Amino acid sequence: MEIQSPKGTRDMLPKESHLWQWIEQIMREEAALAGYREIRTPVFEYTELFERGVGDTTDIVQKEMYTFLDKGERSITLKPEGTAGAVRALVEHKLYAEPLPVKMYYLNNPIFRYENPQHGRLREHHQFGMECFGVKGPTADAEVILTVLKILGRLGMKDLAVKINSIGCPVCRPNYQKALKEYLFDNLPNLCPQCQERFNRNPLRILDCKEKKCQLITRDAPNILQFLCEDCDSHFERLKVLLNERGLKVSIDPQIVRGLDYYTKTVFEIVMNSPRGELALCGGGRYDGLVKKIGGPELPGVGFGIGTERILLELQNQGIAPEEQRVTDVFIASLGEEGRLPAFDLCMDLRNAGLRADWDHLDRSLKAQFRYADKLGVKLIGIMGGDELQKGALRIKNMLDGQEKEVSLKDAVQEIKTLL
RNA sequence: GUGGGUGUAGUUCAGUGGUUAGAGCGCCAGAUUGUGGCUCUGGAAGUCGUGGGUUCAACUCCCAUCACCCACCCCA
Repeated sequence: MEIQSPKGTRDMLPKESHLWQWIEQIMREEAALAGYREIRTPVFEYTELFERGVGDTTDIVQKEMYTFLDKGERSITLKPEGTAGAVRALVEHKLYAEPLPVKMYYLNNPIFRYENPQHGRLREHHQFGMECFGVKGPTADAEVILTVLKILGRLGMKDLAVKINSIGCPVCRPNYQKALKEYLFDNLPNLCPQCQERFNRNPLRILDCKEKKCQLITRDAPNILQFLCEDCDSHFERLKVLLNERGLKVSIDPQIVRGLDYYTKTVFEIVMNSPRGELALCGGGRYDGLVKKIGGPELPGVGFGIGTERILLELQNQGIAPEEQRVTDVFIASLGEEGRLPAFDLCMDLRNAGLRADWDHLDRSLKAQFRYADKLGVKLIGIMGGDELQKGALRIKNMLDGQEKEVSLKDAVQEIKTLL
């Protein structure tokens, strides 16, 4: 039986790597423009980090983590999201002692969730994320939202919907939870079994249940935005002003509650309309209690994660993925045994001069070498045959117009450089 | 985790109980003497996902298993 890549994983092949590199370059540039520096944290962490950070009532922790005991009997978990590891590193290295705010991004971190793969969902996927620590006010929320939108804009994406909401803080959320539970209590038997369980553990999650009967019930549920305390309410209002100021159209969606427990105040999602329906491309929000929960000081934070595979999907949906550019510029063809060594030599000299040059590794006929070079899409072919060798010359053919010229071998590198 | 569909050359697919399993594209080579794209000709390439079973005979029928696709759940 042929060994395959594990279920829910994909190989990134050489022919598609240019897309990843293109996306990564834009992400790096925009993060840098906003003053964020890269952090790289381990692919695995102690399980406890996610139980404490992400929250043990979440689906992620309850049923989707890759958790195992290592040989020292430590419980290890492959990262199921990006924020917890960044926060752990912040606390462990006391980065909060540096000038605030501390701004960092992670680029295409592998993320693992044990789920059944389907459209736009893998067991291993990659996320870019930004985290800003130490800012209480909504300017940081606005900064990360605007930055990710700028990235998506530079990638050429259109028609993405931005949804925001506020889910309050430990001061006001209990009041809302109480009101929500009172409202739901009479309908409790009519909720789906899962929501009945959520009722006690995490009633907010009932709001984004996809079951029709639950949605009917929650449609007229109390609106969390009406329960926000003064602090949360003013934060949300000021955020809307900031986004509005930059001309950003966002929709307020009180149903967004997010699947991670650490969020406070702002939560947001960017969704795309794939042919198969709405798919979240980016999710994030504010997590003011998380740093303390992980063992650090009282330090607010806000950030997001965005899935690179889903960006690629959306680029394909919109038909805007760029073509791969030419990989090799010049090919040195040789004729006969005596031509091989000089061709090899010239090819290496061209590379040393900074040109993308290749030659025939497979001892093929001249015709086959031309066919191969054409498939590579090279602009120039240098021909090293018996005639040229005798004269100490190189014949250069321009593959775009078919023109040929002969130059002296010692000028060949310079000549090719100017022709490219 | 639950339900539905699919699995045949590198790839997209055809085949359907009965000889040596086919096609397009791709790959390799040739079309007189040192030259790509177009055309023509030829060639290589498959233990028909894997393991069992039924049968004189299985790519074809049955069972199991694995993977992929889709839906649910949830999410990026």
